[in-house]
Amino acid sequence: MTDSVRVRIAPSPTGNCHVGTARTALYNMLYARKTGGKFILRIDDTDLSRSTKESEEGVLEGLRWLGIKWDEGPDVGGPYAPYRQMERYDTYKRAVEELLHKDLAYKCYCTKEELDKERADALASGKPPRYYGKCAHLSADQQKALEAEGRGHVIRIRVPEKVFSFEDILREHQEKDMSERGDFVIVKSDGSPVYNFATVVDEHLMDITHVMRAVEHLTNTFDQLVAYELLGWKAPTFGHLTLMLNPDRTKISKRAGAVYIGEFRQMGYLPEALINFLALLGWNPGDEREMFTMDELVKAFSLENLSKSDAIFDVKKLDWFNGEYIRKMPVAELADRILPFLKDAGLLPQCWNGHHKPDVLGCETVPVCHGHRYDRKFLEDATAQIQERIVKLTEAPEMLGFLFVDEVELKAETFRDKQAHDAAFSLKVLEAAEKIMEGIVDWEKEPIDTTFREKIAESGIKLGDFLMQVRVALTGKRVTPPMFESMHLLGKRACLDRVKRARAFLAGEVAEV
RNA sequence: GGCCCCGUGGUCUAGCGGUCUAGGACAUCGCCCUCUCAAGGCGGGGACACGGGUUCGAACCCCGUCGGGGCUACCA
Repeated sequence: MTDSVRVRIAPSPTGNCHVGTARTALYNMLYARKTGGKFILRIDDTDLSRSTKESEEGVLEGLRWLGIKWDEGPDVGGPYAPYRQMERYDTYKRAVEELLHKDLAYKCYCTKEELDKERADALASGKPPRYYGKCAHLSADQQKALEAEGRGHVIRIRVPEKVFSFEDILREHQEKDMSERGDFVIVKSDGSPVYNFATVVDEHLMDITHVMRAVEHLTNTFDQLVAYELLGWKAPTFGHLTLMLNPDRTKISKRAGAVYIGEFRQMGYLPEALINFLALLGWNPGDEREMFTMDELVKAFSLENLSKSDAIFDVKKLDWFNGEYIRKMPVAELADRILPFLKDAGLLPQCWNGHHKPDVLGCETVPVCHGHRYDRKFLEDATAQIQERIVKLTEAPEMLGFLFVDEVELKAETFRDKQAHDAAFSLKVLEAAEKIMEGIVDWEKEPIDTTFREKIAESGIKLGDFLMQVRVALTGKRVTPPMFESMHLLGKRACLDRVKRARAFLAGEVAEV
């Protein structure tokens, strides 16, 4: 045994990283870093039918994206390798042989049908359903006979009829009378160990000091305690964390929304926001701070402040965190985060790295005519316009789209409002707007701003009403970044082209009526 | 059914016998600011599940009820 803390996360390779797994991993990692201990990642893949290499990678990728790093694991190795249960069969086998040898475990030849019947009978007569030990005392001859019949077997552990107890980090003293438990299976008929047994062997051999996992394992702990005792091992300290719930208070599931880390990524959430949110769901810093970087979490983390009641996963709060992180991020960094979403929306070519002009890249898919759209400064200036307007990265293409297309989609109804109830008002405004634009020689933010304000004031039309028409003409939308900045980004040429096109479009509308 | 865990506003939580006319955050509502949308500022409404104890005194301790959840597998 080592003195320093060794904690772990032991996900089963399901293909995706579940938020619950992520949060448990986070707490374990924080504890390890806080105490100067080690954080181990082990893959619990004893359920052969569901385990593949790809499904393991999906889990690791989710954790990595969140910034969760482990000191030992199947990918990075470590002094306690291997870190996949599938590769540790010999180890479990040795432990089982020892129990078998000491007669603390035995082979059970009962078929599923027999067990179902036993269970049904017990229930019918009001007794607790459990294994009553039919194969507990078979002689070698009896075993041979059963095997000759071609029957397979599982291995059951002899559960002592007594009370087992442990001190839970969050819930203090826990105890359970195991008299009614019945001998449970530790090795399946295919020879693979059951989770409750394999985990005991691993925890012990990997010198795990603290096992922190979800409450759903609390009852399992007593089964595991049986194994620790019969194997003659000291059990680690246990802590049973709360569950995350759907808004209807059921255990969090796909049904109520996103549950996998990859989904949150796709939805435009930032890893630092998700981490911050997850950290505060089931733990509090003891003061009223809300925003935490990973390092700050490490400093503030403590086992005492873990909460005991389950928490509903409230996306609204996650959204708020995401907005906060987007707003306080340097523009250049935000631009980098937004870039992939602009590319995926088809607004920018996948091959552009966000920095150099495309001609330097020699990329054939880049149209040569859009020079400034593939400019770093342009990207950052555009980003700055939406920084405090978006909550998720996925909103960027929607808000910035007009800057990256040749033509925007115009609809008569978009122009229409209380003032512009027919196209006449729109036409009047746009004609005036075109004149103002033409009059601005130095197409910089300042002159655009002052000239427009001045001329619009002279026109007697309210600023907002006037700019809404320009907004629709230039962007095709009624919700966009501020107009003066947008005009500046678009450039004089494009602004004039779009206003002219809008006027033509509206004139056509009038003619039709 | 049995065993176990949990129960402060809609949500996450602070509170660990008096400092609680219960604090913070998200959400919500109103106002201000404002070229749309946001962001920001100011303000409002809203909770100790219920019932018994213990105590001079209970959100905090005890018991019960109710509610939610978990386990009871050759899933983890």
